[in-house]
Amino acid sequence: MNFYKLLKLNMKEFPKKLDPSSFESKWYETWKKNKIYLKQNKNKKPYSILMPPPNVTGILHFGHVLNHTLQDIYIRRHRMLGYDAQWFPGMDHAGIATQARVEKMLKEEHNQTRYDLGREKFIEKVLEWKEKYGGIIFSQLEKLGVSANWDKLLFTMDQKASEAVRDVFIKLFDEGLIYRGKRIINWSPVSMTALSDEEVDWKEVNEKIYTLRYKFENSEKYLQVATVRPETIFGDVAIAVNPKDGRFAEYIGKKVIVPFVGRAIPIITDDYADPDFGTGCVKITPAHDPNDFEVGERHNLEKINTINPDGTMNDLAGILNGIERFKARKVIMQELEKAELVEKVEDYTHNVGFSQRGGEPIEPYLSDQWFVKMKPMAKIALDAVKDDSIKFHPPHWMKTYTHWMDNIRDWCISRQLWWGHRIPIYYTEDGRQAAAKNEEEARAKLDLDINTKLKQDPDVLDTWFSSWLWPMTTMNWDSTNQENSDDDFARYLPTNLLVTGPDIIFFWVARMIMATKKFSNTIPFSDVYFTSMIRDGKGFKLSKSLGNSPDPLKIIDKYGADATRFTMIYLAPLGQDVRMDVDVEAQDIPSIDIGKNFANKIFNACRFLSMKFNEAGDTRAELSQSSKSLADRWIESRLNNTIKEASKAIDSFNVTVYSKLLYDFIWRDYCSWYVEIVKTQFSNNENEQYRQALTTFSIDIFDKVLKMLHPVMPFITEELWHLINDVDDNESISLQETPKENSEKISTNIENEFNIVTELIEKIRQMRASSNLKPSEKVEAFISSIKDKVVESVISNSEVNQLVVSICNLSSFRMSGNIELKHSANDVFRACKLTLELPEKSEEDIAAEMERLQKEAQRLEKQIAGIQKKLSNERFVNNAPKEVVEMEQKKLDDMNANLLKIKENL
RNA sequence: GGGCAAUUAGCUCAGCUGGUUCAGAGCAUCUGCCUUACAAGCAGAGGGUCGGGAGUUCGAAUCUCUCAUUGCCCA
Repeated sequence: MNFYKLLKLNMKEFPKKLDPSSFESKWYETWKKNKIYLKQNKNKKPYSILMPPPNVTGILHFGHVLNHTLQDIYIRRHRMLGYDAQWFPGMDHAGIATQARVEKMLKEEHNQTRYDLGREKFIEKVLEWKEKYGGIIFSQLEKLGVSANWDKLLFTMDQKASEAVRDVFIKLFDEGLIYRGKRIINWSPVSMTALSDEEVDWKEVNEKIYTLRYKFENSEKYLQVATVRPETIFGDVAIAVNPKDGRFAEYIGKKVIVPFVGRAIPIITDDYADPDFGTGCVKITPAHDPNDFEVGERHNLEKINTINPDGTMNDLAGILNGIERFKARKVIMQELEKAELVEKVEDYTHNVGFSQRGGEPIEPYLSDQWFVKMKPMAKIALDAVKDDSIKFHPPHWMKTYTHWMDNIRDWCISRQLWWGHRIPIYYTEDGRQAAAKNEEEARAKLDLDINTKLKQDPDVLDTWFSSWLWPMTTMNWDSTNQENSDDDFARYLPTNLLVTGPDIIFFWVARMIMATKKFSNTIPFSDVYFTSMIRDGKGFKLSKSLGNSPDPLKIIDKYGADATRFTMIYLAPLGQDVRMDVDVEAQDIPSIDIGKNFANKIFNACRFLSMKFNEAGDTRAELSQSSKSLADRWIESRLNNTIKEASKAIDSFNVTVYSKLLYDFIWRDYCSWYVEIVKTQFSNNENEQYRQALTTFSIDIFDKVLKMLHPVMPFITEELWHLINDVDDNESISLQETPKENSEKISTNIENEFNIVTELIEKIRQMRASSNLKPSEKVEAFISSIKDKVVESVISNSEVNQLVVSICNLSSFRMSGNIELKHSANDVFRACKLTLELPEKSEEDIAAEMERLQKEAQRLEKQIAGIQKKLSNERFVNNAPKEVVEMEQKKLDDMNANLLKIKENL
């Protein structure tokens, strides 16, 4: 038993309304000042979480709020469970996004391009930008209350991280797992860089499909060939038909003339040609379509690239030279029409890729790029999930993961950007190459003398190439010699939990597993929690462009961080999307009221306790076992049950259930029932010592539930914990131990007994309400014909009697015989007579009551018929377990008895 | 085209391995209350053939199949 010092505030000082702004930032500052989340304790068991590094350009959105709240909950919970809980934050250099941001600024402020500055100067600019504007998200995360260890913050471009990236590249290159190849990749003509498959969004687009006439050599006869991209005909090298397609058998090997272009190309057979698609003939343009590229590879065809990196047509495109790709389509169609080479034009819906970042249509583009061979990596990564060393929550994501791994394609890692980790490949003038830390090492590797000129590859690496090493680099991994790594490496890796959105399962989660397994021979984390997607009331994803994503900071200002955190968690079921009504006009999310009202409820409960404590005086006593009422023992049982269930929920990653259990306990059990009962217990017993003991006991329950709630609502729990404990500001609830359930206090008997009381009270309240009694009007209540011994003993308890009288505002409550039944009750009281001594009743009241009874009788008759049917079914009686049959029989008896009573009254 | 999920009250969702939490919670609605913390509150009420159909079973919101609708991912 914990003895509480006098609450520091007396009621005059205790604020009437909860004002989160009065303490949220104060407490965060205090936590920071005392460095309570930075301290490591090597005597404790480690628990670690890796923060998905936000982009340097990032600003807080609701996805972050949910994600970081979840991480904070697990970190805080484990800290309170006695672990050395460390949360490693980071920041991502976000190649394309950042470069685009700085280029835009250059354009606007100085009307310059990056080429005007040159590579080195440009990178300086980016770094300047980063210092000035980068990472504002971290101060925003502080508003949310995240207890990360900011001392550990690492930037993906920091030296340590950059060295790891470079060394890993070299290792993979030397192993033959990185190669350079001329491939069709996703090209952004706007950013002028390659993109990985994962950086492309496919959307359905309504376009046209054009059927063109490819005439046979020296003939007016022609083949009809359908295409959606007529502008690429200058790159045509063949027409493919399906080998099984009899219609074209006679033409195979013959040549047709590319319309307008005039070049002769062969007709070939390939399974890729779908007899049912279009005309059955497909033009093969290996430089402009990934499928055509494969056909070209199989048949050893030429690859004619007719498009420039900026999306205009090049000099191989004849008259289209210099024209932008979509304009070129119109131009060539006009020419083809003129030459009567168009058979027909039809509407056509198909999928087109768009850059995830900029939204521009991507171009399948033939170019030299660097790739990582993924098949060997995938195998390692698949095993880690299949053998259960890494668990996904919810587990069904494993299916998506394995599906991707089974169908994995090589990863295009080069980007034609300046901002990022430069590819550590050095070329000699005669075209030899080596991957090396620097020129010196490259020369050594290539066996060259120091005067040989070398050129470093101009490209940088995909941003995710640094992200996949994140579990290692944040732990100060020494990429050349793992033995030399920082202590953190051995202590905190594998981390315990990763919380992330399922949208980056391939980008990041899968690749981290690959890299960590491959280079450190361990897993990066043991559990992965995939968060929900946040949508508005109509089901749209919250996004800036839709205007349906209010600024979380405004929401936090309005409702408080605790309220925001709680609501998000309360509404976000594991593995499903969260829908929250968004008031776009007001940029508001009204449902955050759930958390706000809850915070207010907790606050007021504390206010009540403080008041009673002051009333009782400041000496203290323990509530002895013998002086505990049924309600006291009930709340203890409920508390411990809640602790037990909630712990189970959170340990199995069911945070929503955790929050709901605490919400229900506090609101319903503690506030609605127990606090009301404490009031009567308090006023019915004037013994000072008893009063002190009772308040102490009530506060103790409250203190424990505050600790349970702290991970979800860190600020208000800290504030109230300090109010009831009178501890120094340097101490924190987050460093206290979380309560463990005391199973001795859990008693189903006591809970059942107490349920009889609550049910009785509810019945009386219903009767009062339906009798239109004024709340202030005192009446007598009687109960009789109690068959159940337990019910009888509970009700005859004098404490319970007092309670019922006071809570239901009765003049007296008596057990009595020969009282007419006026109202019926369903459950434990179904066979009891319960009646209120009412003043006079109006005709209307009686009529309304009769109607009610009639309805109730009908309902019962229906249920009885159902049970009778069940019981008369021999197969049920024979097959179902005995208890079930008995239960049904008892139910039937009770219902019949009840029906009888009602009928007597009608 | 392939994969993954979802469909329960007007809205947002609980409901684990089929039978005592079985049809629930919160919001919204209606009625009555400024009752010794809380009107951001309290008490009460109405509201659903658990997406359609079939099957398994003594028994299905729960398991299987199928159809429909919606969303996500991949090609």
